[in-house]
Amino acid sequence: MPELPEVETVVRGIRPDLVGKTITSMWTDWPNSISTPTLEAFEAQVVGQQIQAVWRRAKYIVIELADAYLLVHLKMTGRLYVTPVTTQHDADRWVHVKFGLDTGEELRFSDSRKFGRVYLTPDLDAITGSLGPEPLEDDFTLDVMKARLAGRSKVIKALLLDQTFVAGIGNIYADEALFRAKIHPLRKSDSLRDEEISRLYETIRAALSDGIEHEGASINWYRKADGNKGNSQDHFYAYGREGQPCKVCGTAMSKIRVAQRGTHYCPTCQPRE
DNA sequence: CGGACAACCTGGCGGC
DNA sequence: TGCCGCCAGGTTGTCC
Repeated sequence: MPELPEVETVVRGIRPDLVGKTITSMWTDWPNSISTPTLEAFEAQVVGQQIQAVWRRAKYIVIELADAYLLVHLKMTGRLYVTPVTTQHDADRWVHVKFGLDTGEELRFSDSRKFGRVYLTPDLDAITGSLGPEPLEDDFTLDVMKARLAGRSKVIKALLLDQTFVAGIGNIYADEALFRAKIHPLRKSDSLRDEEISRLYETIRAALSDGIEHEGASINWYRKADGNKGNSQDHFYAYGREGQPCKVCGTAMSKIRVAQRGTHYCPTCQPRE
């Protein structure tokens, strides 16, 4: 579920709970959650390392250690939070990886669908090297986006979901950005007029920024197992609104399948052309 | 290069 | 209530 705004929200939540603390142990009941290196090597290398910083690259949570990077990708159902060791484990039956901290707390990775992964590497690029630019960074300019569009001819929604094109957009915010830009999700990227590209550039950033401002959709994953709700979903224009009136023109919102993903749009505001 | 699809997994929900 | 099929916010690899 987590896209850029949700991951950013998690990072902001756990950062003060982690920086300066030292990892003292590691546990898992589902070794497939460990992407790289092997479980044995992971444990041997991670124990004893102090956490220097916590940040985000695309949808990856980056926990910077003294000697390596501990990365977590939440994929569809992952959660990551810090809690006292004494917190009952059965309160969250989907915890599959735990890192003990020197404060008597644990960093817990919970993931009901088991798609999420943790990584440990001295070389960040080995994991994140192929990702496209960060859409909210200053160096992602309109010119950069135009340059990356050059020579591409792909259904625009599929392109937005392509993490090597721009990193961090997922199914929700792709729909939101396209709605705000009044662009039909099936438009081919090379059919977009200059002003449409400019609009899309702005709405990508606006949709993601608004998502962060509302602390992500559905849940603040970092808040323990019970998880309070974020309220980003209350502000969606497109996602999950099929059959409901468009917030701009009142037309019933449509839902179709694009790039094998549920896709929501307004047939009036976002004409196919 | 682009598009379709399977795979990785489990839980929730609507329908009957 | 019980069972079944379908859906799900992500990514990667394969095949055409």
